[in-house]
Amino acid sequence: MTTNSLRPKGMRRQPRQARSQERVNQILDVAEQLFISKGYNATSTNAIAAQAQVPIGSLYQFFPDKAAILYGLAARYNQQLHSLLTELNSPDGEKLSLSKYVEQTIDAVDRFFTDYPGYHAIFMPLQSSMPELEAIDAAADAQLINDLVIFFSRYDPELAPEIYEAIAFVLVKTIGTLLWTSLSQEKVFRQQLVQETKRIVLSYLQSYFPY
Amino acid sequence: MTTNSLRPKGMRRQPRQARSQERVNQILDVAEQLFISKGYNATSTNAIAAQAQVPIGSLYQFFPDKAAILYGLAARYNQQLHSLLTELNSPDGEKLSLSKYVEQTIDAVDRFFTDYPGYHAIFMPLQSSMPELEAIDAAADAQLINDLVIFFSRYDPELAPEIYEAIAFVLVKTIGTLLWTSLSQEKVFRQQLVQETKRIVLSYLQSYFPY
Amino acid sequence: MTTNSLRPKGMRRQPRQARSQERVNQILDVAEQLFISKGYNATSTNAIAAQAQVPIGSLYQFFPDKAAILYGLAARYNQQLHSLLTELNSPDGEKLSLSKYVEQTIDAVDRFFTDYPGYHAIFMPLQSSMPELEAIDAAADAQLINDLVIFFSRYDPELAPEIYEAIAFVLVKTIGTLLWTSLSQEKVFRQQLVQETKRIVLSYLQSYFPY
Amino acid sequence: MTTNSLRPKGMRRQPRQARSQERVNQILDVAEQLFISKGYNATSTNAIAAQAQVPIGSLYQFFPDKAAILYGLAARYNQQLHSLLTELNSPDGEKLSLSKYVEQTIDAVDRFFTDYPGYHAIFMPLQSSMPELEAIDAAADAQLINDLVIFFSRYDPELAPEIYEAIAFVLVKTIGTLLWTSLSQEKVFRQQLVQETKRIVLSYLQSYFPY
DNA sequence: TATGAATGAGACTTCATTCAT
DNA sequence: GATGAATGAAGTCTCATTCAT
Repeated sequence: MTTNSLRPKGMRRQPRQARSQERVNQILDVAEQLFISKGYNATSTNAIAAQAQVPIGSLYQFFPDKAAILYGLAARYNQQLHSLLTELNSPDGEKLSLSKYVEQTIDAVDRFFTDYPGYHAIFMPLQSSMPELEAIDAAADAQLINDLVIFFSRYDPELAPEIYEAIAFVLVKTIGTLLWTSLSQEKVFRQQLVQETKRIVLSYLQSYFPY
Repeated sequence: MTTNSLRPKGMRRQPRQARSQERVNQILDVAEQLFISKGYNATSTNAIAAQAQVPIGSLYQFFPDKAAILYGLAARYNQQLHSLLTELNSPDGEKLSLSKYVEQTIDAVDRFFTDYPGYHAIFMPLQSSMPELEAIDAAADAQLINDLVIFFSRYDPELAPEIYEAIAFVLVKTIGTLLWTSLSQEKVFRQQLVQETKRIVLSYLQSYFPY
Repeated sequence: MTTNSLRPKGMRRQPRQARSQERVNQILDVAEQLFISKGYNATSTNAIAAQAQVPIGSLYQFFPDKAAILYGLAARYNQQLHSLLTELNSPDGEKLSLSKYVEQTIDAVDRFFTDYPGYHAIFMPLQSSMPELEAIDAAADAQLINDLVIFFSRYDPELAPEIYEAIAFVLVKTIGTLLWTSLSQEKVFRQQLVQETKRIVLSYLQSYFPY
Repeated sequence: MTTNSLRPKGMRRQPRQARSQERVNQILDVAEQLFISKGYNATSTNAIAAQAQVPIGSLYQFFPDKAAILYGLAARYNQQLHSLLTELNSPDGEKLSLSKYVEQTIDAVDRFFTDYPGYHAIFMPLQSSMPELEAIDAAADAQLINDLVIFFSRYDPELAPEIYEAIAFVLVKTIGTLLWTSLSQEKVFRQQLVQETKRIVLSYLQSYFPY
């Protein structure tokens, strides 16, 4: 995959591409931590640079803006979540039952949120703390919505496409919110909420696909 | 000039408190506008004071903190939404059917969000852009959740209270998110989303109260 | 002149007006020094504030911009030079001979430049080092040009006004440049240049007013 | 590809020097534009390199310093103006009349300023925006002054050399300032100023050479 | 009590120059 | 020689909050 993967012998180690990527990720990781713990605005670019052990000048070579770091984070999350769901949705063989699908998907998303607590933690605030960046969030969900639309139209090709769009939208927002807010709840209640999430989603879907 | 200027004679009643309240509301109104349009962080207390035509020093007499303005806004919203729902939930006589109730409630909340676009716009950011303030948000929803718990336990006193809690939580979050995000959608899709919100909520509730 | 000049007894000293003016002048004085010695761009607002013993925040309360400091300086110079020339030009009684007038004016301007070495030193660079500020300079000279136009039209009301405008423009620029560049010359040559300035100005004027 | 690619055979002549000169000129051209439009300080070496399509590293091989670019520009201008004037001053045969000479010279300089608007635009700012560079400017004018001194001593060898020096100084500064400031005036006034420049110069010279 | 000038830490970002490749 | 990613000191300006009047 790297430009150098075919290099005959030298193997001088990835010249810059890789080192850059390393730094970008370093920055993104640190930024993620800080954004979550102190909030976007309270996190200074200098703090990110310092903690990532990257000179501030370099940081600004990769990211023109503080906001660009957020975009970068967004892109990384989206990619991760998207591949998670894609993987889940293409079980080459048999069709899953609706309830199995819901069960699996919600568990997967729940795990994702647990593993990447920054996902919503970082995106929700954007929506109105930084009005100029709303687009990011929309784009993020758009991908997921699209994934779901594809799933549904494969699952039951009979409904009108607009319906799928609305259903997918509802699901993405609902699941996102419920699982995310569940994270900050006490363990027992949290688990109950995950169950309820499955329930609300399933009953909603069954109202459309009652077989 | 004051609201009290015509008061009979004695009993001076706080000429100041009235003026104060006026100013507090003035500040809150302006802050609401600015928080929505520029975001919480990008809005300076000086800007709020200036636009509200209140000396900055006075602002700090009413609100110890910039954050306190947010609290004030929160309190005002909660009170409004709470009375809206309370009103709706106490139809002195007959029990509404579940679907009627859902219909009415969601329409009411939808109207509320339309009328007070700041509600979510201001609360979501709190969640992690200002970690120290998460409590507000929780408190805000807590009130609503409580309202719902009361409603359900009246509606069907047979389930375990913890269940009501979970259901109410799920509903508050789901309705809140869906109706709020619907606000930024194109008209047709927006209306469709309101319908879908009713549908998901109703199918969820019917899975608990299937009569 | 001060708001308080008539105050009965208290004599509490000028509350803020004066203190502000004091600080503004302090800032202007320091800025003048630094602009001359290090150049406009190499002078930082922090350095100005520090050396003027004014908190940087206060500096920005008086001057919205670094550039505004330059404007302030400009205004101060203009006022000074303008009153110098006005004073000279209104010899209530008799008309001066042209040569006397030239002699006096140039000596006065020469003295002014010697006393306020910042005048040109600061304005010339503006012209293209900071394209967006050219206006200042134009405005500065405009005042002087106007003073001269008035003088000439009084001196000989027969020529067309446009001519006066052009003559005044030429004189202001010529005298300004020659006397200013003379400042950096060796003493003897410098004095010679002052003489030559008188000569070029006088021969030019005599070509218009040959009596 | 190089200018030399068609050269007969041997005698490789600097394939590099040619390319270098090309790049140096490229850099100088771009720098000129940027210095004029944004000012010296606001123009970054990186911007110059980028716009000149020359790697920043290469730029620093030709010019040790940002200031060196200015020197380079100065040198180029001086050479151009100097040859312009030299050409004019060596009218192989006959002596021009003073008025013809003034007329011709000023028209030539005027054209030069029109064609190379950077000349003064770039040099004036140097004078005190970058005190350490004043020398350039002095040197620039020195050449011109010298040209004039030679002209005058040929024209009328009777006066003392110091006088020529002073006259030349006055002329260079006066013409320079007047023609340059005329550039930013409205067309009609501008033309009038050119006429006035001729007039002031001529009346000054006639006071010395009244034949 | 009411006011608003004053404060200064600290935020984001730029850029001349170097040097490993 | 040629290249351009890397560096980090330093610059301008903001703003929540205080406190003397």
